[in-house]
Amino acid sequence: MAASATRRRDWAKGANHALREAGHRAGGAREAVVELLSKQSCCLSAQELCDRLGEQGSNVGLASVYRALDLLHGMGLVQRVDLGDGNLRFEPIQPGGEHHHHAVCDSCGRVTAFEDERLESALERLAGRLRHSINAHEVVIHGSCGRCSSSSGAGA
Amino acid sequence: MAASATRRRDWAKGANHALREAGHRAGGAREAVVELLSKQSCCLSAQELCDRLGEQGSNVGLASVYRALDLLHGMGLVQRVDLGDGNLRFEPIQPGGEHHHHAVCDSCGRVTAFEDERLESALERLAGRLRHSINAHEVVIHGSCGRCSSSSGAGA
DNA sequence: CGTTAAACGAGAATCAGTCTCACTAGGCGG
DNA sequence: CCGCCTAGTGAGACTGATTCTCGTTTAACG
Repeated sequence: MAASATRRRDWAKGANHALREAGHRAGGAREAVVELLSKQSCCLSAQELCDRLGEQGSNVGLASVYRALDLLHGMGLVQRVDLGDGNLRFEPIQPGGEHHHHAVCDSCGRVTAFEDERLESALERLAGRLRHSINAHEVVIHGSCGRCSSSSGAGA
Repeated sequence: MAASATRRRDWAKGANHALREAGHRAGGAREAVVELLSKQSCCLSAQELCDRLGEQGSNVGLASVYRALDLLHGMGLVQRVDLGDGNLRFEPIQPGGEHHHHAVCDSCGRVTAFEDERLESALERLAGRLRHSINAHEVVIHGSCGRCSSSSGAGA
């Protein structure tokens, strides 16, 4: 998917630009987080980000990862994703508004991303009806993934 | 709403019955949790449940609250709700399948419940398309509530 | 090149949630 | 009705994710 790779690169560029605009300096740790984040197709926990950066040779402290994520989240550049396993995950918010949601398998823990046009449009219409502006929305589905459903029935 | 009060009472009765069926004894703490839970119109954290039980004179340990909630969740009687503030919340699952979702105000923290038919049907159709069974789904909306939007603009 | 403060890494602190353990009490046979 | 057995319970220790603190590093700017 070349298009999506381009989009991700654009996100990193935009994020760095926004940070600069907001008066933040170009710190190595934060840039490393932005860059790594931009390469992900799905959400990642702070710990995972920190570990991967370590593997790449960038010795980034966990605190710096959280700091960067918090800042990016505050600027509306990343979304926090909470899958209910006690770990927050983070993923870039594409400027176009296009995004996906997550299905969690309660048997094996696997996380699958999905998109659904109908869901998005239902949420958009909802915005008009609620006395509540919608900056972000998160949909999490629990159940069992194809693999687990077929092997162990409707796993509990 | 007399109908919803009845439904909640039914939920408590059904939950206690299901517990008995599953071979569990009638313990004071668990019954207190079920009863308190059945009186709530929206989700409550374990700590809140524990505090309220304490106020009512039932000295229930936090561990017992978690134990009860875990058991009820395992039996499909309560839903875990994660609003992204680091506290899990819990609410009864009505047997009819009818339920609501939550809108969180990022300015004041207020949580509003809402229902949306279109959203539910979009999720139902989604179930057929995904290779993933849907046991539960959770939709969380972030933004600013009516009160905050009108006073401080489109809150950050 | 020197100054200044933002950004950083390491580790302490915090806090929700889980686990352990000794004690209590519900259910049941005698 | 009594006593046994075990599920249920409360208190508090433990765990692990996230946040805070602090001394050091370094980007930005003159």
